[in-house]
Amino acid sequence: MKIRRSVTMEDIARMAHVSKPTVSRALRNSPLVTPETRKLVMDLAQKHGYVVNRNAQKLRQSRSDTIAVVLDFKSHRENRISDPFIFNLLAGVSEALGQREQDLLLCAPGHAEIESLSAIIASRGADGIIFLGEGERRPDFVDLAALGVPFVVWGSVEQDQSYCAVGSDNFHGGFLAGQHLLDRGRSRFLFVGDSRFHEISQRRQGLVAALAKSDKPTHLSDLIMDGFSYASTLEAARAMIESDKATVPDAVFAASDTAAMALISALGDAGLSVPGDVSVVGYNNIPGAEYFSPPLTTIGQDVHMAGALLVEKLMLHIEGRAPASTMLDTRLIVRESS
Amino acid sequence: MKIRRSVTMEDIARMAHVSKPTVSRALRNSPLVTPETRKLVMDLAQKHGYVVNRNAQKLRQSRSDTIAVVLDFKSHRENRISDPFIFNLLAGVSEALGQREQDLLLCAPGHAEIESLSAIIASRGADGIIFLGEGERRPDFVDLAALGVPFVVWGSVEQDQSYCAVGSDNFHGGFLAGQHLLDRGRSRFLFVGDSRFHEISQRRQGLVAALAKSDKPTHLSDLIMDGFSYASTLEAARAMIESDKATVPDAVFAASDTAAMALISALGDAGLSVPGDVSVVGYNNIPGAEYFSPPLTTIGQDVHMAGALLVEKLMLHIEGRAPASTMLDTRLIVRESS
DNA sequence: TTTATAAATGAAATGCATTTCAAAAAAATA
DNA sequence: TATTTTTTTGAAATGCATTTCATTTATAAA
Repeated sequence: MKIRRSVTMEDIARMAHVSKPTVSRALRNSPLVTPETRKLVMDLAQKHGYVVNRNAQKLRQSRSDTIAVVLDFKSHRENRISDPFIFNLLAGVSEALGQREQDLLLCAPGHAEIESLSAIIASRGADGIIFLGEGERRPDFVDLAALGVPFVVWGSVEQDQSYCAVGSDNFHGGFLAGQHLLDRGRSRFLFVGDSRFHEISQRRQGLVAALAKSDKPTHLSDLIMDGFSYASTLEAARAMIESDKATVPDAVFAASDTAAMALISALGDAGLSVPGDVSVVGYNNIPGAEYFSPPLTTIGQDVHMAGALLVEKLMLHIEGRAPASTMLDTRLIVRESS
Repeated sequence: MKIRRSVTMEDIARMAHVSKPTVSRALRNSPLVTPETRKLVMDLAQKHGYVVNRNAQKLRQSRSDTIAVVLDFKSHRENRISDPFIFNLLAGVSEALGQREQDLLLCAPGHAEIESLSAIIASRGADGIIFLGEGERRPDFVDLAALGVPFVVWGSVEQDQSYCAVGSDNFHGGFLAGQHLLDRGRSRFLFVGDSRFHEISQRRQGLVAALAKSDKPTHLSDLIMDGFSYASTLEAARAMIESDKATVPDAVFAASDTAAMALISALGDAGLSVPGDVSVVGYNNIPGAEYFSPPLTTIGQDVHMAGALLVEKLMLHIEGRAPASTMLDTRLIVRESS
């Protein structure tokens, strides 16, 4: 089996003493072809290392069997985000696509403008798009949906959304965290996370809702920070603890496990113990949360299913059906940090 | 700008009162076309939302401007590897490809058989392949190289290798770690890492070489384990400490930062302090190593450059030139865990 | 003004597989 | 055996952009 450059379907047809359409059918297991013919053709193809030219195929079929996945690496790298959550999500998507024999075109941030995005589809480079994380692109989604581009988003799910999204029930997640911390008898809350991100903001709202139900007085402050990297969290936390010793919180809800870990470090440096002085709850249940010291109480969801769902819905969309958004169940995983 | 299905180059040509070739040239900024014509054509294309059909283009050019990146998600997920190293590498590759206007086709493990791999190229689905991590595929690489498939590998670099690889100088990294631990006056060493992986084995050899140079007697043992996830490391470590209190090491060199972190946890649980009782050195300098408690001494390398290098070499290969392998500089980053 | 050169454009061929539709071959029925 | 039905097969059209090569047009030189 050697790679040559010019074995075409025509060549195989000639060698098998049949026509091109027959070869085409044989290779695709069409029932319109005799088993003998099929075998003959396949053996010949194998022998000569012939593989169908995907580009010709795609051109003819006006279908690419390719899905574009948009992942904002850049902001990840710049923020030095080490949150493996998105990576696991990507893995789930990758696997689900593989099962459906769809190729995965990974798109860098350069492609993030709406023009290039719809161009991906218009140029038949991909049949649909999966956005992993909505970042600050929400307005674009509305436009994109209006253009009829088939896509799904991992992000926040809302009423009357003009596009299909799959996401964690962020509000409920925040609510669970709040409830849990109240159960622990805490009252001075700190929320850690960049609320400019919609998903994060919803988690915060869930927390607020839980606090509102409390019959004891509670206090909530925010750790203002830019992005949500481990480093920036750590710095912000240190600065806060330093400047404001009096109002150090006794409960922290961090919008990501990574941020929670950073927080715990900062608290430790300041001589505060977790969970002794402060209870901390994270988000995402990343692999590693379990093994952190102390093991992290966190909000978890089924990432792997998320990937499969995103793919399933996108395929429906491509087939012309309008898939509904789904909010993934979210659960509290109690460990030792709270 | 609305997406329609059937605006073709011919349509634009008709509207501009020119021929297809002219449109083609105009859109690709060929100097063979008058600025006026170009503008006319481009405006028309813009107006009608016309985008070149990538598949037709690729077919005609027998070139896909696409690079396949093979990443063994599966083993990652199964091992629950949370090591963000490979993710950063992917980000680097993605960016470098973006700069060269190459698309990135992300391949799941299903594509890992050598047949499918060379088929990716033969089918013109991609012009070349980048392997991120060699896993247990080394023998395949030799075959693949023999087939003339253009590819590069992130992995171990060796003499007389029949293919192009870019990798950390694993031996030197191990050597640096060993030297450093010796400088700290340590003598009972533990190596943590699955030596079945070649890169890992080289790190170990570097360590051994450093120990061999010591004038004091040293002792080296291995933490035997399967894969290199945080969880399996942790379990193995706990089991070891439990069973063999007498020979608990005073120096640990872990083949990844994640493993180092797991080890530190396990040691902590056993009442041993780092760096008080045991010095620990990791590998990769992942984002987060810096913020771990205690901050991790580790072996670092320029991941971002690695991505760029891989791409650069692959492009050379595709152009028919034979790129040389490169070993990336490796440096010791001393922090508080040692 | 004529001729030589350079610049811009277009007709037709090309890349390769799939689809349509008609024809041939085989099998079933009368 | 003749006729209808079913199963296989193939010729030609199709999907769309690029390339080659010839032709026209504009510019420079004679």
